[in-house]
Amino acid sequence: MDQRVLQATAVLRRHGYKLTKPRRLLLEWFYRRGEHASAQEVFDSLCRQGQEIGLTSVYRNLEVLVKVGLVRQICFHDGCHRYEPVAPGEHHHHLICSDCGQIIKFHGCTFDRELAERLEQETGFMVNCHQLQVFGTCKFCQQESATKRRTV
Amino acid sequence: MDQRVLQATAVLRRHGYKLTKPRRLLLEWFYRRGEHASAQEVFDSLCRQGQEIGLTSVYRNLEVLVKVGLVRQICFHDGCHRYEPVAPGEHHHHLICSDCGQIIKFHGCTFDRELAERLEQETGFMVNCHQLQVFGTCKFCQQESATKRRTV
DNA sequence: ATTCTAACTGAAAATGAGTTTCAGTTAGAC
DNA sequence: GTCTAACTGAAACTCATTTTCAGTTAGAAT
Repeated sequence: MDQRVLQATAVLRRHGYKLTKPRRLLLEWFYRRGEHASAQEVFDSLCRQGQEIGLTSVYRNLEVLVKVGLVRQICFHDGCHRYEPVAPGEHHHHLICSDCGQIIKFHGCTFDRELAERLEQETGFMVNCHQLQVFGTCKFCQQESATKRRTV
Repeated sequence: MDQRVLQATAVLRRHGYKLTKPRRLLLEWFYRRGEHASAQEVFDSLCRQGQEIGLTSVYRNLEVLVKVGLVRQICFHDGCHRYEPVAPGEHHHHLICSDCGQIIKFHGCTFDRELAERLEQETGFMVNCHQLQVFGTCKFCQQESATKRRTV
């Protein structure tokens, strides 16, 4: 079994979860290809691979994987939640085109320990993680709307 | 009419939208009390006030208000979108308790023009806005889980 | 290795946020 | 005032996600 899957399995065990077939399939899927995919997309992809898994189990176990911190749930306001594997030491966020929904990953986040600590002191919260979404218009959609303005 | 509602009306007009009763009700509602409320919550609140408005119109016009930039749509992973008025010159984000869903507003965002410009250069996007969600555990839920650990 | 059982599974039904349809209404341009 | 494109609300619909339930399985206990 893939090293990452093995490590993830240990995390699951530590949280009292068994390693079942659907869980293994999800982990393998995410570590092989996973970038902000919806539950339905993961399910479809697995089915196309000929794997046997129920959609219910996909939803159920995505929830488990999020709970133990192996997967992150993100929202791009496009009608469904999306999921991606959490890679320790790796940290990125997303740039989303408000017009066409295109998503680009980017590195270089400005959220820092200083802000986290300030928040913890001011609110008593224990800060765990954060998500940053940057919205804008992609190159193509900018041209698109410029063209439209010219012809209308 | 409230100054802010008046200004908002001008924004709607500029975008080619009429000022209808549902739109006015939504604007008034948001400027009087609006903090990250769901469509259903806004609807219920307006109904309780004895206002006549359809849930469909709430959804439809929230979309319009988001489109013209008067309202922001946010996602706290709690099953529905939430909305809050955009106050020009004001800028905040949210700290969310992953356990109980409590939401705290905070100021002092570290996303800066520099990062935005870097993204624009690297991707060709035109950056418009951003959202930051910080997740953690609130004071109460920390105690809660500490207690549970002790008694179990 | 076998037994045991809580945790888990998938199919089907249910839920609920959000959207679409459609016949009637209205803001506001003329 | 007239006109009409934009708008409205109720009802029907869509579709992501959750719940239910009867059967299955991982893995701890023996």
